[in-house]
Amino acid sequence: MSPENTPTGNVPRVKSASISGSAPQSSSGPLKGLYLRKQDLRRGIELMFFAYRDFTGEADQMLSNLDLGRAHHRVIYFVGRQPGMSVSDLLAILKITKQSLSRVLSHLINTGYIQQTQGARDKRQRLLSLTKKGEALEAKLTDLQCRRFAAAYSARGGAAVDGFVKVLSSLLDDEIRAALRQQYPDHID
Amino acid sequence: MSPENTPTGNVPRVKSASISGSAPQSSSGPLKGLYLRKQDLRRGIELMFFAYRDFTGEADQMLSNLDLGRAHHRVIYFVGRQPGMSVSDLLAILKITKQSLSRVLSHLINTGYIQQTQGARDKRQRLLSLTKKGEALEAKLTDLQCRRFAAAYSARGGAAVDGFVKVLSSLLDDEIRAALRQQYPDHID
DNA sequence: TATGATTGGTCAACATAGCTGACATAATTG
DNA sequence: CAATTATGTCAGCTATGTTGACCAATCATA
Repeated sequence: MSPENTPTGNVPRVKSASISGSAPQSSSGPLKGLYLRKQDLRRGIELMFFAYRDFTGEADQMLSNLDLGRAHHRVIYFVGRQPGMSVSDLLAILKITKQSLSRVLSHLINTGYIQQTQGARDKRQRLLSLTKKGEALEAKLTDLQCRRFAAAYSARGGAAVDGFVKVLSSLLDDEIRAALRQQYPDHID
Repeated sequence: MSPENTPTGNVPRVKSASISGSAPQSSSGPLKGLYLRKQDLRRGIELMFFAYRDFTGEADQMLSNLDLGRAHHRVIYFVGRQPGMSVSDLLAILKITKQSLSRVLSHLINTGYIQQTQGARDKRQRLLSLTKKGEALEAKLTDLQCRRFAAAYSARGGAAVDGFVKVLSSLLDDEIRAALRQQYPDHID
């Protein structure tokens, strides 16, 4: 893990920065342009890889003790976030096929983590919610991940959190960013 | 996707913020403590989920056209980053079993993306590097992801990038953070 | 009311990418 | 020489994604 691809002295920039051409702008912000070097972008890529892995690691561990996986976690998380959501809603969030979801969801229903109730307006819908057992698990899992975030946020402060949220938002596909903007009214976007 | 779990007026904080107790500190930074509300932490969780998916999405698409997967991408990326690395090094980074790596690595060698050369000091080692074909693919894939980062970084500016890197670093497990700190001498940690 | 669209589900088969366990070979190291 | 290390391989299992083909209940509307 010692030598880097690009020699230390050489700091090429990426071609299409999508805003200006290749030259960094020179207006506001501290040291603008000094963060578009190839090595800075690669650091971003790697941080995403490692941080995502570590961020999910603890929860994965707890889940595996219950013979559940990350797919079950996602379902539990999003149902817990929005109780009464329909299967369609969940499919739209997860962007997996209903056959994939079915396996996981059936298992969670059979093992008593999630319950379905018929929709009132539309009787075709099966509205999803967590059982007591499901709520307990959701709380434990979300707490694990929230602790990690709380520690990171506390350690770095509000300005850093602001930058974190801004950059992550800009990494999203437009469609997803728009959806999230609605979710969080005081969003930074 | 309309109702949120926690009613809008209610903004409970997480218990262990790992630095102070439950009360937000009041020193530097803008509005300190106003980013540890449960909904802010959940936003972080969700941003990680969606951003990671979108961040890998374009590359996944390109890979699937070549009958390759994300696992192949990781190998190509890290070998490209540090040519001449050993199999052990790669295993340590990826944290998968050698059997898992073997399948992917053999395929990449058989299809001419990666080559192995015997170690000079230690003849047991098979040092890994990209072929011309491998370099071309790595460049295309990394470019895709770098463009996304460059766009996000440019849109948000250096201060945001700084916060982004800081918070992501703090989300890492200690061991990984230490390793990354070595990789990037001007790291923020 | 009859028809077509939507919601949700099922069966079957397949692919990717992780895992464990058991071994094997070659080279290094003490 | 013996133990350890680096790498690879065989066999089988699991989780989670994919297609494609259907089906039933319900809703919306011409």
